Amino acid sequence: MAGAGSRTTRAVLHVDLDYFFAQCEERENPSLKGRPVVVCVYSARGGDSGAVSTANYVARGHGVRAGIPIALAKRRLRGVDAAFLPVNRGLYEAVSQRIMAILRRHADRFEQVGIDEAYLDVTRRVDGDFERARELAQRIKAEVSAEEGLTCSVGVGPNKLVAKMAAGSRKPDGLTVVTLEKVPDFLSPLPAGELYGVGAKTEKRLGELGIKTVDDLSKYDAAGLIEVFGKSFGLYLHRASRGIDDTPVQERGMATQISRITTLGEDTRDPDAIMEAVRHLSRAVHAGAAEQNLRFRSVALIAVTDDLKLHTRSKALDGPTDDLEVIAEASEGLLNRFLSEVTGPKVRRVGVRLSGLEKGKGQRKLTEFGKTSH
DNA sequence: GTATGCTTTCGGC
DNA sequence: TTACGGCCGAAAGCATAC
Repeated sequence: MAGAGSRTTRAVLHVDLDYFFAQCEERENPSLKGRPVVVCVYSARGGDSGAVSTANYVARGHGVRAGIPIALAKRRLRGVDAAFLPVNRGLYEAVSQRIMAILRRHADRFEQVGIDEAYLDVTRRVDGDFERARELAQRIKAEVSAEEGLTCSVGVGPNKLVAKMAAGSRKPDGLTVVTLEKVPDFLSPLPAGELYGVGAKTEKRLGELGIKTVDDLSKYDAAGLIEVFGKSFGLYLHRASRGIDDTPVQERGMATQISRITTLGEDTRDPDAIMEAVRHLSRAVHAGAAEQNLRFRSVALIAVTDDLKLHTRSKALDGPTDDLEVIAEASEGLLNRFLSEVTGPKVRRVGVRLSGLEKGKGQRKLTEFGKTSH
């Protein structure tokens, strides 16, 4: 075999911690086991105002899902011995960090995605052997269970796309191996909407083209897809439907954006009332950036109106800065601009977002570490 | 015509 | 009967630069 550009099929694992927030709560309080557990984000409006963040599988059996209103979840669990708990992010962060450390030591290359998912490229350590990859996945599940008491679902595949979909195909506590040879069998029968990257909108447009399944999609003319969906997404659909994905497993650097959003005490268009919240959010988001020693090049105002539509207005700054005053000034201007441009609805939620992040003064980039001393 | 950067929206959990 | 969070990353859509 010539050189590092090996022709060996990659072996990639996707690890997904099951119903993560709710499972953390079960671990802290074992008496919750067997009962519906609903982890909620309560807004500042009091009562049951807010939405469900995560529910365990018992609660899901009653139709309770992430994103539904808390009041609706309570209705669906009326007369059932359910637990409604507020989110405890600090707990989940701590559990996540310890589990990610376990996963990392089993990977040639590691990529954490969000708080509860990770990709592991294990090609070298299993020598491209999917049976060994399955054994490794089993060992990882056993370690996470023994050390942290949590279950996870693992997918093994020849790339990230297939590994991710394999993990999703059997939950919770699943282990699904899809070898290169089995990729067509695995993907073809799935509804097109289950392909990673295909949401409700794309599924509908595919349906109008007569494409119902991933198999239909894989047989559709590539040029036709590009015509309908554009070069980038059209090509992605064509390749994904065939289980082709060559994106590498690689460590993610720093965050790309930091935002803070809150629900107002009542829906309003009063600039003073909204500005009070915006000032508070500006300080919060500034603190978030300072904590990671990040500067930013863009400030955005986020507004959710009483029709639950999301709006944003953003401003690119002259250069990177870490100045709170810049955030406060920009967000005030953006709020005024939004209120003059969107004149109908009242504002329900408001937020401030920083993007174009980079390391602050005196910080070397993460990628530069380790390159100087040898 | 393509690359790049900025603004806005979308979707997952 | 209605009900409705707080994040994140990715990508679409557009304007401008080369």
